[in-house]
Amino acid sequence: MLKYPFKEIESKWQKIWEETGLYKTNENPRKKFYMLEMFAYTSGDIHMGHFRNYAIGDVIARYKMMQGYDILHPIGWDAFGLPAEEAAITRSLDPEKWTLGCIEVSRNTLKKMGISYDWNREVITCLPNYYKWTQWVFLKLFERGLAYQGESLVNWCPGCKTVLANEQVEQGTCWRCHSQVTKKTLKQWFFKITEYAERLLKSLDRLTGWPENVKTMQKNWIGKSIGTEIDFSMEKTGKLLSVFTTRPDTIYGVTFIAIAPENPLAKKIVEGTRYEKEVLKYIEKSILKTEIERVSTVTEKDGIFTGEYAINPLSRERVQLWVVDYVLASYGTGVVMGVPGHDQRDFEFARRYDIPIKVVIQPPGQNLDPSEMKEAYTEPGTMVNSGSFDGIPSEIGIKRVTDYVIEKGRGREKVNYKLRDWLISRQRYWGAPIPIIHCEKCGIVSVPEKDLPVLLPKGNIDFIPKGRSPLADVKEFTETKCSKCQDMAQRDPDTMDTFVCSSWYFLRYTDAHNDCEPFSKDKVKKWFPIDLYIGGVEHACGHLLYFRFITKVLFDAGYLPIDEPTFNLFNHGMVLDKNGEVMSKSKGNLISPVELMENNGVDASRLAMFFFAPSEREIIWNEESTTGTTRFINRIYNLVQNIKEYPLTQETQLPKTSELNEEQIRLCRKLNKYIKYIEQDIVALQFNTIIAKLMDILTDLEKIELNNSFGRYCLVNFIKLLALFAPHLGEELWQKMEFGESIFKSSWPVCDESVLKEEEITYIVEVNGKVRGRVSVPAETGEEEVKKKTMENEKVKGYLAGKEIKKAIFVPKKLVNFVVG
RNA sequence: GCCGGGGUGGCGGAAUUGGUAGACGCAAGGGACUUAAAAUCCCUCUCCGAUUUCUCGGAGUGCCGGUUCAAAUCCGGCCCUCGGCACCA
Repeated sequence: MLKYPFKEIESKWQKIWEETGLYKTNENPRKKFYMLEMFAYTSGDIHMGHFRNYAIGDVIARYKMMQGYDILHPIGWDAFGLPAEEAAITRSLDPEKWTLGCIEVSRNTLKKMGISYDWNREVITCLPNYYKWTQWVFLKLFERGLAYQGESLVNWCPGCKTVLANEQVEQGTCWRCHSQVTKKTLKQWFFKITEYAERLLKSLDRLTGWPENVKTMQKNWIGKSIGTEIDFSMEKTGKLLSVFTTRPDTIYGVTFIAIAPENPLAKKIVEGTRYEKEVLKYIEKSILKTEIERVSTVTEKDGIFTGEYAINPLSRERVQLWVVDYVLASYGTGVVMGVPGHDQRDFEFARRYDIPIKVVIQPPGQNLDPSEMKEAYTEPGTMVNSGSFDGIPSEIGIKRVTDYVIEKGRGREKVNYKLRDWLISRQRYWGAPIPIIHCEKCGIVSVPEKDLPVLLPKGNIDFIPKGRSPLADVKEFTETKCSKCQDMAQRDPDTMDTFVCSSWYFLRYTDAHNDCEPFSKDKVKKWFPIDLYIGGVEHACGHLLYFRFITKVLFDAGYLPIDEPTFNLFNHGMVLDKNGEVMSKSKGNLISPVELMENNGVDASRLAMFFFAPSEREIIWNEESTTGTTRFINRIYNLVQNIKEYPLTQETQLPKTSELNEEQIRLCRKLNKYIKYIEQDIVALQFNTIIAKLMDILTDLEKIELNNSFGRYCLVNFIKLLALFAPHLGEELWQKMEFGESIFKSSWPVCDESVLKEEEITYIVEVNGKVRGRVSVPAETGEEEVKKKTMENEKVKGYLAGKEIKKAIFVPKKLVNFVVG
């Protein structure tokens, strides 16, 4: 038995593919398919997750190729950003040097994988010819009023010494270094993604090829809630104080008003009063708390009385005004009406501080007594103690109360979103500079497009994070002329969040070398949208939201033909180590794809990955995974060694059934059935069952004579099916059979339905639902005849003997079930 | 707490969507070949109980119950597990 010499064969084909330009994109596609996998972030080498991701994408690209599509299948590098910069700092290296080094290493690994990329379109986000256009994207948002600099309370990571977007805070910690995130009031650049909240939410329905869980996650993240804003008035000043509520029906139950500590109003209210000192102390204390501390005290509702009162616009009641920890400043108005009878948080708070509890919604058939309540009643009921609204079902009351406050000019309908504007500025060096100039006379001035890129200064720069933008200290960078008045002015010292870079890269692939614009409308039109996008689920509420947002903005600006980047998304599962843990450098449990490929070959490694589990499932990798697939490949290789020359004209034609013997017909039928099922499995990205079927076919091929027209027919189809998953081997065998062109230029096998028709059908015979035998009959046999025949079966007879057949279920072409008593 | 995925042999996983549970592979055991080893090939491989052989009977897809001629698959309740969000008023 020969051993498949994967090293020579794989490198041979990779060379030939490159030389012949097999994967070069057709500039004028007739039938296009844009296959995209999420590009890799540059850190060391690619890992097993990338290996899986890119191998899956490669199968689909090759499949579409063989179906006659023109493919755009590019790859590039997400190269700016904190992780790369941190890695460079640790190694005392220049971030650019480090990043480009990583790319070099990773690119080599990808090339070893032999993926069907068009390498001519590679993009690297940290190079000026790319980030020039990231800055252009910024300008487009700026022009449209969607980029603004605003002072607000933002997330601050003390570890990274920079601000973070909301999407980069995971359970109160930094997504990258997991330091506890604190709040700071800073002037920062934001993208107004909230302006697109409704559209981002609404068009989720159009993303029919997206996994439900991702859509749900985005929906929850956007967090739309429809409610009412009601204006209370402050007792002393008479000034209005707006609260947002989804339960206006409980307005008569308000017994206090709560203001978030961060809300500037909180300080104003107590100004000059005897409460001022204590309240300021409380505010300070609350703001200093990290998110984690605040959440951990979730049961202990905390607050302080301001000494001020508010007047309920409906009941005219006078209620206390408190500054309260559990109210979020950034949601709604940052002021909340406290209804302890019907909101659990307010209930706990009221109990703690002896604030009255009022029942204004009665559950059906009950009579709640506030003094005996153990928890708030939050379900619908009937309105009571609510003036003229008494007796109205609370669900109807919501609308009635809202109408009433609108009529009186004391409120309005209001939609709130949890989604916040995207904070895109970073106080770090390794990013695309924000193309903005601050001029004393003209204020904030954008850099004209013709002056792009604003180059990131290189050389001897102290970029160690200190909490303020390193670029602010680089005079050659900051000192510039105002593009409006030509006076001396300062460049904005912040750089952009790396997620800005990755929110438009898929467009650049369509026209990667364009020096005059980010992409030509014409070329985008040819390829957009992405036909299938594959990546990890961890980006559900980050990148996958951002790239939809930027796409919508560029669509509105007239640059794109469609306002969604892709209608088909696939999330592959993670690859974990043998203990079920995420692989990482710090844990030292990384498995190197390079090593894997060097030891087993690319094809056996790919097959092992595919065979392990369906693509969406997470897998716990073990080293023995390649054993079975290596054996499989060796068997195939040996099988084909005995192939002799054979007239090539008839190789793929289905032989006439009349010329085949029974065994051959059976195999032919199986092959065609599998062709059909494999097609379905490819579309579902369920490759494990395909590999199993290929193994099954191989066992049959090993038993038959291959040097005749039937053998050749089976073999050719088998190799075509195989080639998607083991492309090097597929190509090698194809050549061995002396076909001239690449196998990937040949056509994908199609199931011949006429072969599938069986002449004989084996019926399962059950008695009382238990399998008792099987009986073969000619396919056309009718129900009665089948029943009769199965009844006569020796084994079945035994079970039927002496019993009355009450019922006989007949399922055509499948089974007969006798129900006996 | 809310939302979503999942629980099938020693292991990874199949099951044509309600119709033969355990395909395919790994590991393990036995045999063949070999001076030997590796490689390869053949057989066994859910559990329990019969049986001299080809075998036969019963149970079985997290647990309990239901629908059905028939349930891994559908319905109700529970347990476990993995993700996501989490004071959003």
